[in-house]
Amino acid sequence: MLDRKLLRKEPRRVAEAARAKNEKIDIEQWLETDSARRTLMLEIEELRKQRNLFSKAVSAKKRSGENANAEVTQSREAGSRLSILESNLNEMDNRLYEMEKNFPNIPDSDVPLGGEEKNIVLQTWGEIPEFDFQPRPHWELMENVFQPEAAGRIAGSNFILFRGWAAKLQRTLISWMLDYHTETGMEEIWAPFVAKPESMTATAQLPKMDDDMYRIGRDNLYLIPTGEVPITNLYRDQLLEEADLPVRLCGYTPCFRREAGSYGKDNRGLNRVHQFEKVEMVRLEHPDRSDEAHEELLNHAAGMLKLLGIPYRVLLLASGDLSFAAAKCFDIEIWSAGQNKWLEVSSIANFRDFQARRGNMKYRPAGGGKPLFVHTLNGSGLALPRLIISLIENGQQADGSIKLPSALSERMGTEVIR
RNA sequence: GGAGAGGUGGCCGAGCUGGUUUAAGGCGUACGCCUGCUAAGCGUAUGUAGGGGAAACUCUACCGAGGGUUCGAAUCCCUCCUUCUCCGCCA
Repeated sequence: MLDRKLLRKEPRRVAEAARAKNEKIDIEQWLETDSARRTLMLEIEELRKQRNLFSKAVSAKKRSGENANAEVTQSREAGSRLSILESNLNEMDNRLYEMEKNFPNIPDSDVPLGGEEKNIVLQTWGEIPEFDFQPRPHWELMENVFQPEAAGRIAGSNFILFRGWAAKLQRTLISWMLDYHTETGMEEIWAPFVAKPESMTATAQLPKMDDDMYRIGRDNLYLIPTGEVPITNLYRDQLLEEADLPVRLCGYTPCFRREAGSYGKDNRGLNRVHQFEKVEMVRLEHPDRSDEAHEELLNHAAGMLKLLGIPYRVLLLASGDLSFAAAKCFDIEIWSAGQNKWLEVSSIANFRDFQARRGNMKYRPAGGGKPLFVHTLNGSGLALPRLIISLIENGQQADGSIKLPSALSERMGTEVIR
């Protein structure tokens, strides 16, 4: 949610920001409604004031045993007029809220304008592996342990099923990543894998992503599309002390995505599936320090790839590639040797106070004073399927065996998977 | 799923036989006083949102959410959400 004061003061900036994100918004209609609402508000407050005065007079007269019929009549008249005006106000409030829910966050000034092609490669790390044989894609290397047909029989197409070493590798990676995070002081969270509409609205999956989520209609719940939802919502409607900041959290969750309309697009193997596992990092930060925190989360996530020896690059996303709620976002992409391309494995975003406004997440400044909105950030650390793709394809050897990085070999109980 | 009891300001907690409650009191917090420092003590201030004003200030709303009764609702009625206790079912 954007600040109403900002909407009034700089409507053009808001409109341009929406255009930069390819969102259509009608700021003119909002401005008209808002100004009509304020006019109405003045009238209502004046009327309420009068009614309260009459009402008090009734009270005083009755106490002293006088007749209060005149005041009762006047108060009743004000009241009946009020109920009409109040229902108008109510309707205007709803209209404004519905509009505001659909206004995207404003990109930071250092975010390049334009679509995907304007993304900037900020850094690249590691050597793209060379092979003296033709490297194979992961679905060939995992033939015995990755069974999409079985998953299809159980749940439908584009779900996945691992068995044997693939299942163990996934579990090992989740555990290894959580340890990596908690060693730096993040608190590990285990949260629900479903969330209510209010929670989805707070982190801004709703209203825009409604079609991309699985909904449990009978209970009015959604399966979470990312751990960001339950972990960030841990602090919805909460008031923190400044000394509590930053709040540094991490947690494992599965992520459910309908991927409506993306069939046949890069969805072979593990590239794009309806349920995948992910470890997420979430941070609530003082507004003055969210930029540093953003860099820190990026470097922290990238640190895992260094330990695993996976070549990666970091993109600064252009405005058109930014999500609805993000002000600025880094994507980390890792190399897939069997498909010869980069795969997005982490999105690390700063939402500034956008989610905090929707979810009413505040902190009280150290010297006292009015509560202020926190800044929220999050980033994958990391998404499992693509990480597994990269480990397997990059570590493959001529005989089809897979060499594991030393960071994992002890936990997996072997240096080479055969 | 059944029965019962709750949901009040950052927290705890009174009010709930409708009108001096503009929500008591406590804790916490801030500032001041006092003590050689600390603790304790004393005093003052301190909810959120929106509107008006240059400003001290002032007005309106908000007691889980929404509706209703009434001149007037934290207080009465209805619906829903949610927490707890007991019972049932179940991993």
